[in-house]
Order: sequence, then structure tokens, then C-alpha cells
Amino acid sequence: MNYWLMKSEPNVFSLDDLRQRPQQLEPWDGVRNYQARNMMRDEMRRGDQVFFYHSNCEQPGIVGIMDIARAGYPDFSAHDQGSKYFDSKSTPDKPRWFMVDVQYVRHLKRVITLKELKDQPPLQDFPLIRRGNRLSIMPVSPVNWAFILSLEEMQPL
DNA sequence: GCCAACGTTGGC
DNA sequence: GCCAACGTTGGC
Repeated sequence: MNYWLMKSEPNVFSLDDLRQRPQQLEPWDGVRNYQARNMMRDEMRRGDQVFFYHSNCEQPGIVGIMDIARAGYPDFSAHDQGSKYFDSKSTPDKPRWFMVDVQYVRHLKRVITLKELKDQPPLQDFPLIRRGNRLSIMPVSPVNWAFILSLEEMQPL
């Protein structure tokens, strides 16, 4: 099983929104970055665990956990002319963009903020805290996953 | 709202 | 294939 982190702006789609969806399930559409696409298309498997990260908000950080309910498949929003994610270069028989379905698992007991993650020496190799990183999907090593989860039980530094 | 970092586009 | 211009991300 693999571990991931996926970002979303909470005023667009939050962990609470995911929890309120039917079956607490949602297609993760609209990703238009090739690196992120490749991970969804080629590497994500059903059952993989994912940190849900709130970005571009008052308190950026990891707020909860979801899992991959369906591995990569074509992102139909690219073929929907009414969608803001429409891309004329993607077609149903030759899809350019892919997505996965995610399912709610749980909220963390507290938000583990970006600042807190940055302050943790063991996480200096974590892509999220690398300056200028803009990837909305990134792998998390098993070691980092376990370490970040252990922070949940501690008071923030 | 500012702006640094980075990806993409398109002219050449 | 280079690279300047442009658009987007996202922390602050």
C-alpha cells in the first residue's frame, strides 16, 4: 500500500465536504498537472491512504485522512464543455487527464499545520515543505506517514 | 493583496 | 530546442 498527500482549497472542496458526500465518496477531478496526473494514472491503487491537506487558507495543514476508492480513470470534466476544467485537447477515446475516487476515512484529532511540519527536523526531506513546491499531489514515504501521524497525539511545538 | 516559484505556451 | 511572456499556486 502506498501513501499520499493531496491538497485542496477548503473554500472549494474541504474534508467536511467530502464527509457529507453520498457514501463519503468523490471523484478528484480537475487536476491539470502532468506530474500529478501520472501519479493518479499509474501509481495510485485502491486502498492507498491519503492525507487531506487544506491549502490557500487561514491555517494551511493536514486535516484528515481519506483513501483511494478507485484507481486512475479518465477525468470526464475535461470533456464537459460547461466545466471550468474543460480541455479541448482531451477526448474520451484519447483522454489526457486522469482522476481517482477518494473516500473519507476520518478527521485528525487536530490540524497538523504546515508551520508545524516545517519545524520538524525529521521532515526536511518531505516535498510539501520544500520551498516553492506547488504539486497538488505527492507521495508520502511510510516513515514520514507514521511520523506525521504520531504528531497527532502530541501538543504542537 | 503581494509576490516568489514554477509550469506552460508559443514565437522564432 | 530555446527562452521570454504569461498564468497559476499558495504561503504570508
